[in-house]
Amino acid sequence: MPKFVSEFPIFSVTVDLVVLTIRDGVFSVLVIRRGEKPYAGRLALPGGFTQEREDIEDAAYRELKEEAGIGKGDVHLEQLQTFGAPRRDPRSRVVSVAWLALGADLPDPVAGSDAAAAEFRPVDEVLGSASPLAFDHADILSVGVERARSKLEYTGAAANYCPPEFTVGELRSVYEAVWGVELDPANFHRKVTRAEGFLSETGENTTRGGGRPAKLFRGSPRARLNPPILRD
Amino acid sequence: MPKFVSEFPIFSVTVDLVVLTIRDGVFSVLVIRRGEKPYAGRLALPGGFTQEREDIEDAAYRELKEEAGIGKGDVHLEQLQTFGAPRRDPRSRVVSVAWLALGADLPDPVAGSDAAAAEFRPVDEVLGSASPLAFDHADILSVGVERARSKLEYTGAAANYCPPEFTVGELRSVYEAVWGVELDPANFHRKVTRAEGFLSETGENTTRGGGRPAKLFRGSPRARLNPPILRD
DNA sequence: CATCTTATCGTCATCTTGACAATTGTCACC
DNA sequence: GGTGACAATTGTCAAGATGACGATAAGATG
Repeated sequence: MPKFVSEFPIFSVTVDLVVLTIRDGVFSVLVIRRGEKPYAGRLALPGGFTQEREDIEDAAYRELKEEAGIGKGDVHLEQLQTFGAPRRDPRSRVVSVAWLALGADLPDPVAGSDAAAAEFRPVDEVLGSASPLAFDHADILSVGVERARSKLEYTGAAANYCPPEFTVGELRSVYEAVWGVELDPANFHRKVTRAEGFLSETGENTTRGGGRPAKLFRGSPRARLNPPILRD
Repeated sequence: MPKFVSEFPIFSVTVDLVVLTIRDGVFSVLVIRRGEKPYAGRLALPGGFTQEREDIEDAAYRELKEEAGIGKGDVHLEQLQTFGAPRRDPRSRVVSVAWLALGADLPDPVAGSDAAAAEFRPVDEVLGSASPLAFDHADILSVGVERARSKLEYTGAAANYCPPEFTVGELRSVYEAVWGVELDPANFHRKVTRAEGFLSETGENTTRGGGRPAKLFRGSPRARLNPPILRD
């Protein structure tokens, strides 16, 4: 039932979402189980078609809400990369704008909605080829994960994985989960507390997590970290 | 004469190019003078429509050739960002994938071709609002310039602006032109020659540029510079 | 109270950086 | 041939950042 006509080549534009968070200390990504062809039954990244008069960024937020029940204030969203190989979707010519969403404590998608089939899985498990993702979503995920990892080096992006107020130890555990390494607590503490404009003290303490009470901080996710914290 | 039909919303996909180089020590961008509406007579970034069965990266290379006479081996090309606001093109719904191209000594576009109206202009002049660029091309250029500047910090991208073999002084002048700063020659020399995997000596010397003969190096544009060279 | 756990501080050797002086090869010119 | 001019390259030194690791602090738990 064709409804649209054009004198130029026709493209569809979709958005695909790489939604990353840390669940129980494990760096995890939101995936859905596809119900329809092509790739029915396979895991895929959430996403969908951009509408006629919709900004692509709005489309990303809309899909985030529809497919994962995640609202605008719950995540940091940034554009990742656009994937436009001619055959990436067997049905028609589809160009996909991929987005990276980083969040803390994202709610489990609600059953009964579109999001029923959505769940968080460990990044390493999804990238390990046990059951490969649909379309070129494995490529998209790889790009997203690498971007997420490198953002920790030179920005305050780690705060996106934390609640609004967090301890230095919680922040360190973000680095450890995302990079898959262990960091020296004392040196990490010195580094981040001295970095200009990175953390601001709230004046409060907390004992969640046990041990000596820790100061609570607020982060500046957009801050540039200078000098950076480098991976090996 | 509509030729294409679809049951999904119709988008056109274009590529726009931010082509950067250094001309006479000035950080410069390739712009064209538009001949047609909309924005006839205004400066714009080179670009054009992606074809039906064409990879968007191939479209970027094709436009580079058609509009600027620049071949695949002449530049480093990487995807920049996609711009998809609903009204960014007054004619129809156009999503543009912007690309960043970095090159050394790019040839002056050849008169008589599509590229007749193309020329390099200083980045600062084009961004200074004397005659604003068409569409949202000023935004695209800003994003491209910022990406280009930050890539110098933590990669070997500066080598893309140099001939295949270059001196440390030539490399330094790239940083100075792109960042608009002056760097201490001695410290810069120490930094880049000691960075692992960044420069490789050719064994040759040159006296172009005057002064004491300088060693020639080859660069590794993809190398990660660790630790980075930081701007202020 | 003893012990466990995590936070936070201190120390020290090493590495990197910025500032700047000193030395080195070639070229142009007298 | 001698003399500057010029940019490349090397050295030096103090200040700052980093990694390794020991020491102390402050609650929770039994």
